[in-house]
Amino acid sequence: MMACMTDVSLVKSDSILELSDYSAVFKALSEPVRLRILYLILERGELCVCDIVDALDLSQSVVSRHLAYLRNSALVTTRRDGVWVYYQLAPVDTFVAQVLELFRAGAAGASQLQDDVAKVSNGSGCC
Amino acid sequence: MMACMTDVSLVKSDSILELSDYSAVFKALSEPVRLRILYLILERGELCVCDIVDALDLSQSVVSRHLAYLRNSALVTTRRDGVWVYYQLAPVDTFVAQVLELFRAGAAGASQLQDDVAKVSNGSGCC
DNA sequence: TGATTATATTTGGATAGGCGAATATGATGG
DNA sequence: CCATCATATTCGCCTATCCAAATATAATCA
Repeated sequence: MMACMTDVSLVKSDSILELSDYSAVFKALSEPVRLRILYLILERGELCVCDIVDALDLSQSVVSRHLAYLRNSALVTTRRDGVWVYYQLAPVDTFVAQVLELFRAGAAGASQLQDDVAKVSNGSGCC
Repeated sequence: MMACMTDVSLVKSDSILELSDYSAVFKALSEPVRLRILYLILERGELCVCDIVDALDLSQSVVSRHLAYLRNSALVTTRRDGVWVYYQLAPVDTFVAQVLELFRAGAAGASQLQDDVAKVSNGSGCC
């Protein structure tokens, strides 16, 4: 199995998070590609993998690996519809939700993220 | 020079943070030892290195390396008083301040962090 | 079934960054 | 100046994780 070495399973519930949970969440957020993916999902809600690949202009392999990392970190969940797989924000712990909201609000000014959102909005119609 | 490969210089001001700034901040927060150190400083304010070493019960080398990482990430600053070096929170960007506050409030229930604070409060009187 | 499309995973090579042990630096005091 | 204490850095080793390329899986349709 691939997966990050720091799979988080407690993030979903609102039980007390331990130190390792906090570090795991921050680690998931410590990668630029993953932040770009999360920002897209925060702004647009559910998104298909192909939409994300097109918006980020990265290889399918790279995007898929980072999506897997986010899945294993319990930050996103997936839904399959035929050939397509849609990613959306998972039901996260209050702490995680607050951090993500801070990021969404604060990072709105980052040019890279603005560009990504603009591209996904155009919609290449892959799905 | 040692230092993390992702030195952040923009965290101090309130200019627009770019994507790499966000990932660098989260990366600095992605390590349990660094979170323990930050939590101590958030709870107790300025602390001497020897106090931190005693509270965390880790080798001086490990603590010093993580302190250097936090310094290079512009999350903490230092003040020397004779032989002792005191670490305190740096003047950080609003976003960073908010994330740290969320962590401080949310992580108060983590047993490891509670233990650390209890130990630093006893004060080994090293400085 | 076989081809095609969307997505996921594996492999291999490079690098970041963790630790312990040892060493270096910097301040102080005899 | 030399010894000592507090702190910082370097070195060697090891693991996690990044990427690109290739391959595997899963669904759909002819």
